[in-house]
Amino acid sequence: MPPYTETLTRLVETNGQESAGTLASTVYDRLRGDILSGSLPPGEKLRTEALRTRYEVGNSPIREALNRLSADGLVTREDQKGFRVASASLADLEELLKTRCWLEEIALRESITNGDADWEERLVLAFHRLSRVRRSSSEDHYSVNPQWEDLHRAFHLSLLSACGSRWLLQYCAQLNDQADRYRQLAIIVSYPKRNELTEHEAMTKAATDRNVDEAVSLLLAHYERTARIIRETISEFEES
Amino acid sequence: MPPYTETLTRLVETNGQESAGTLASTVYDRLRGDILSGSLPPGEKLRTEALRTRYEVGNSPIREALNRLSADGLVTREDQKGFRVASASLADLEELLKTRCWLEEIALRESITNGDADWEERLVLAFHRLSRVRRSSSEDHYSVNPQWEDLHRAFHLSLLSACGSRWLLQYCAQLNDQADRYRQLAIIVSYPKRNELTEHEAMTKAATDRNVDEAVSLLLAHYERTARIIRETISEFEES
DNA sequence: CAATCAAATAATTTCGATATTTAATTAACA
DNA sequence: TGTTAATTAAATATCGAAATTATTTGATTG
Repeated sequence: MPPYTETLTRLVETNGQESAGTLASTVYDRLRGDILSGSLPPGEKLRTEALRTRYEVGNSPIREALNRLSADGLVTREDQKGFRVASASLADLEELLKTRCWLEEIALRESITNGDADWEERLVLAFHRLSRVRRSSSEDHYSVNPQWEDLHRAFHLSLLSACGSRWLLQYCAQLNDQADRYRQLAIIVSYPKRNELTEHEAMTKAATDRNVDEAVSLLLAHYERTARIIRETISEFEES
Repeated sequence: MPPYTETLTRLVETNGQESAGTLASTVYDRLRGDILSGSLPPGEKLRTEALRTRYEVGNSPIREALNRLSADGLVTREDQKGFRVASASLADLEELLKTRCWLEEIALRESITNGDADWEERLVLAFHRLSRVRRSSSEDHYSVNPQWEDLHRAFHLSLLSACGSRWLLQYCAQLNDQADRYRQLAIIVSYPKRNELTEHEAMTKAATDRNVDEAVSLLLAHYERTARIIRETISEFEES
């Protein structure tokens, strides 16, 4: 397998189901999912004992998973004081948004410039798959659909996957994860008003048309829009 | 302490001496240092047993350190197959260089644009300290001087420290670490021909003069030059 | 009554041993 | 002789308990 496809595959497989040859990796995946979905909210203390019963494994796998997540920035660690879910704030959101725009603009420009036919096909495929899955797993109210989340992640990474730098791609993936935590806060409010499908479709078209500037501005607008919704949501919560 | 100063402090303290409240953190620091200095070469298998005797601790701290390092990208991990030092190659070096230039250009532009008097003072101070320490800890031949390495790291991060994004700053720090591994391969050859002090001085001046374009081009040239030396060194090794 | 110190309680970190998995070696067979 | 299967050896991953460190509680004193 060519290196980029491999890297992409690894990044895309949030491995809810397939990977994980060890308990530590399984716990890592589950913990990661629970943090991204908001099931473990920002700032939450992560006690070993509690996690041991929650995931039904011993001490070591829990600890390994937490250490990896702390290097990923999803969990904070303080010597002798244990772990907690990384905190979240409006200021952090702004910083995150800014950084994402910087990095993804580069990645997208490079990706469109260098992307070959393979990349184009991966992108179209990723969009198709995403368009086939419902945003929410329930009809009337919103509830996280892990399948959509995975495909959404895969779509955005596909866009950037031909950027030519595994480092950059990994960083974009990491920032994506961070943003997902915030997105879960806002989704309940905005659902189902926003038509994300159209936005994704437009991006796919601009990218496969090799229209760099158009694609970049669509992507950045996409993120700005998401951030605005999140900002408004959080403000409302803080007011009440 | 303001958040950025704190982040910078944490990133700069490669904590060879002071931090480390737990064995795991101590081992993490020492392992990191041994990898960056090349004492543990790229590709090296990292057996728990060997590391246990090397660092004189039990199983768990070793494992924790390795897991953190794997998320940092200095170590690779494969389920059921353990850990090794991340590999290195000419192709990876090019990718690294490219990514560094992308990210550090943004960081430096932002830093110079937003940096306040505090930042300026931190920078001047960092340069002064660096200029006071010898590149090599031995007079006649080259041998790693950990103090210089720390101050060099601190200098480069100071330059970027006012970029306004802890994420970006952290990524630049990570890529710096990666580049350090390569730098250790080349230093023996280039030492003491190159005058790095002059280069750092010029950067400091351009930055404090708020001459953005000049500072950026000096920084990128600095990295290009380093990369060229490394390329040549590696080529020579491969030929022989 | 506030503040400080001491004991007990809880949580984190570490160790040593065991279970599982992978890698290496040998043996059997075509 | 070369290939596959079985066996042995080595290494990784995991567990449960002990040791260390933080936190809370309660008592004592100024």
